[in-house]
Amino acid sequence: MSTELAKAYEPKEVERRIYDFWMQGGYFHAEVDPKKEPYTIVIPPPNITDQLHVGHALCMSMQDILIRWKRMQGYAALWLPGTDHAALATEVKIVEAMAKEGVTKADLGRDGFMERAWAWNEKFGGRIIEQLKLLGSSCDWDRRRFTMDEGCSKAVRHVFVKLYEKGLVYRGERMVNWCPHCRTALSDAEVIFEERTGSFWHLRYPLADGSGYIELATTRPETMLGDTAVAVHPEDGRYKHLIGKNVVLPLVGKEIPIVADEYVEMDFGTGVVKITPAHDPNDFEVGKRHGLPIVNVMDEDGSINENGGRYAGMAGLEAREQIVKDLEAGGFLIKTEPLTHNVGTCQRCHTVVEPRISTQWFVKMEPLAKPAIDVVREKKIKVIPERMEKVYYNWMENIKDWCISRQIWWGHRIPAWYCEGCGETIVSETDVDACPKCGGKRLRQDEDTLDTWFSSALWPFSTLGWPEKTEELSYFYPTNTLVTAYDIIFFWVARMIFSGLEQMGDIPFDTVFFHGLVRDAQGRKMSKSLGNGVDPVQVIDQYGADALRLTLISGNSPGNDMRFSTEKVEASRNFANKIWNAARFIHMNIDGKDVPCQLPGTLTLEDKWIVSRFNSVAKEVTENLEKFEIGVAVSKLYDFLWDDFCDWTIELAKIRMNSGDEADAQAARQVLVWVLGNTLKLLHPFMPFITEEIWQSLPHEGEALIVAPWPVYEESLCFPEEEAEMQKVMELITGLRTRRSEMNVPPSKKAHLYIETQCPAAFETEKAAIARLAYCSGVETGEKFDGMEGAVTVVTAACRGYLPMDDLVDRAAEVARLTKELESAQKQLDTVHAKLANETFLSKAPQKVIDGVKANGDKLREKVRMIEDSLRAFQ
RNA sequence: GGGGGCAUAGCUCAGCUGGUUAGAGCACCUGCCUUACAAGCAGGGGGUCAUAGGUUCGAGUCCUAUUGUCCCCACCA
Repeated sequence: MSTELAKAYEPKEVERRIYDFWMQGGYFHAEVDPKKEPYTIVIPPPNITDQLHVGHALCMSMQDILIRWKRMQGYAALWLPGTDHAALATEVKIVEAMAKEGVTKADLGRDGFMERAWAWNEKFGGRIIEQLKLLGSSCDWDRRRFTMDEGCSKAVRHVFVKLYEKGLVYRGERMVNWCPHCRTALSDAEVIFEERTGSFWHLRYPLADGSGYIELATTRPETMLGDTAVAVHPEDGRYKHLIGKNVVLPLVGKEIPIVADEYVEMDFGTGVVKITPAHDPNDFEVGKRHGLPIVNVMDEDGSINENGGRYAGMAGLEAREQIVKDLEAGGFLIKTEPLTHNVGTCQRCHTVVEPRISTQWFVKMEPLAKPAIDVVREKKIKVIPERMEKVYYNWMENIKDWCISRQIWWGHRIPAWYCEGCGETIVSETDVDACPKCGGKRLRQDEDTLDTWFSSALWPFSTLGWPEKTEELSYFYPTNTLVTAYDIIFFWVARMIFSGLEQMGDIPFDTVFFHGLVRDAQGRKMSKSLGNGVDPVQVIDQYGADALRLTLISGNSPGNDMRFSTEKVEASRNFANKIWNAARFIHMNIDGKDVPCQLPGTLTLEDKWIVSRFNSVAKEVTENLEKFEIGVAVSKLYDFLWDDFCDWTIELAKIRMNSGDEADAQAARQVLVWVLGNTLKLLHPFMPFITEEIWQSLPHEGEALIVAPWPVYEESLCFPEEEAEMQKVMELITGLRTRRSEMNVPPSKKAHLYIETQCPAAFETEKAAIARLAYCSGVETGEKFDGMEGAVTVVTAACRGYLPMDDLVDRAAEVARLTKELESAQKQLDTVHAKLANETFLSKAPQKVIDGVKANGDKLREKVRMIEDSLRAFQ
């Protein structure tokens, strides 16, 4: 970089070059190193179907910030990347793609389909990884993993077998959520409830003894074919006498009983519920309690099966229509009314889920949940923000067994075999070719695959080589920080916790850091149907990765959603440009000169001020990062760089660099180089590209910013008195500028400045700065100046400044202004007095606060005195 | 039905364990091409911190209630 370069920062070329530089330097790679402390983050593996969206961009930026920061602090910082096979999500996509070619799964067969799926992974699995690189992600790509690679698959089988042997994985016939479109079972977490408007059909079932009818209502009339009872509340006076009697099931003609069950709500509908144990989880429970038969009337695609008599073979909706028509014809339909209610839908295809009884594999959750709750309760795992703990407890404490088998092909095939000879079930880590019980060779492997989250749950250790005892595993596990959005707390976070505890005997990470969702500028969720999604790749292309990252983290606080707008990106881009130009300015002044990146031997007042400010910022930013206050951290750097460094330090340095005093000019250059160089270190995790680029171009020590040591707070760089002194000068300059601006005096119109003060040192030292920054032709300090009546007056807590510009002064306006200022200062002084007169305040408030109030009082008193003085002069 | 978030300037949001005069970006107004940056510089206006109580020497911050709004979980046959 040199002064010849463009006035505006152009990220594109820089980013490509810098990323290559990092890759070639091998800086992202973390090795087991006993001399270092490990710091580990495992990536939430993106699905192989994913393309980068802003949610990823936020999540990855956060992780990259933490990893880069820790790396600079000297940790063996490992950010372990990879991708997720995303079983059902991917299979749905592949099937969709096949449908366009007119090919079905059945056409290909299992092996043919798998071939296609692996090809898909080959083709698209790497796409998102390339996009992560555009963001600047400093992942250890040498360690990239995939949930279906050999190692992860081995871990999956190992866990399955272990849990089976412990009785924590079992197979059984249960009521599960069934997606008729995907034709597979789903876990509870994969069912999304959506509000839909449907109909509420009121029916009448005739009593078997011919004494009348009982009325009930249903939203799913087609399930009546599988009714095996009608239920009423035991205390319901309307129906008490009917309990135990039978009704005749319309269209089917068989008799079913009227049972009493407290599950029925008397106030809802007619207070009568038809009981279909095979197709409703509540009815299933009622059926169990009353020993009712279970009649399954539906096939796996939702159509009516052979138990449905003449309706057999009809598709769900078609059957519904026909049955309603027939009920009406038979006089069994009383009325139909609209009803909006929540229905469960498939997370992947949004088809209405049918509760269905089938044989599936489950993980027994209760014994696993208990220790997983404890580690959070005991703060062995810290949750940020803390409130998310409640969400976690609530789920874990009410957890049901986890249905893990899926009737799809893309995924880890369940390692269970059934002997066709003796019926034995064999669960084994290695493939089985003979029945250990009967020796039979006719074995059939379970057709099903595992829920995709079964393998993700093992991610923090399977990626480190488990179940092998690798040195990576013992060094990097437990990992440190898990960064993810709060919407996958159940799917993933909870399952990693109990899996880590069960398999490793230890927590998978010590901290979970939840970030919020990225919404559009109106606060809506980004979605394909709304078309309001933002393509981060395009944003990077247009504004740069640093600008995108800064946008996503500024003003962002843990767990809170944020809005994304191009205005924000522009503001971030402007900041990048600001840094770029600050660097350009410094180059203008140091190129061709020998400027070391150390501080000069003696520091001026203004040097000490900026160095001391930097020192506190380094401390604060570090503390903020430790508390995961990333948004706060970056805003401090933003303010420091823009306000303190650019608006003051650079402006002040201009004076010295043009003063002709070469020693002073050189000192000023060194301070600029030192402060900017070190600030770039602090800013690097947030905006890695531009900081590396500039740092490389400036005098520096070390080969790369990415591995430069993180600045630490140093007592020797702390100058509180000079900070306060400089503050006085700055306050005067600002005051003068304000006065001039209010009076519309152009900078070209200069005046001599007289500063009345009891503490002239700082003003004396900074005379030149005051003159230049406040547009004065000359500056004098003294205890008292005569003949200033009618001069433009600026009063600060430390001094009074006079600009004799008689011709410009509107005396009446000046009196009004001073009066207003006096009122305000007096009001503030009154509150201070009131406080100091308050006995309880003096006795109860900490000394520090009291001292602060007193000091403020002194300042205000002086200010009031000076304003009064000036007012007198005017009158 | 259960739980939680949010409510601060016109807009989008910060504000850590309660402590001197509540901040930023954008927008707006005024004046500036001051030899890094007009994607900029120097100023300015604008907030009874949702409402009502309470705790406290002191509340945007803690407690209670209310209103509005968003979300999560459970799920209505």
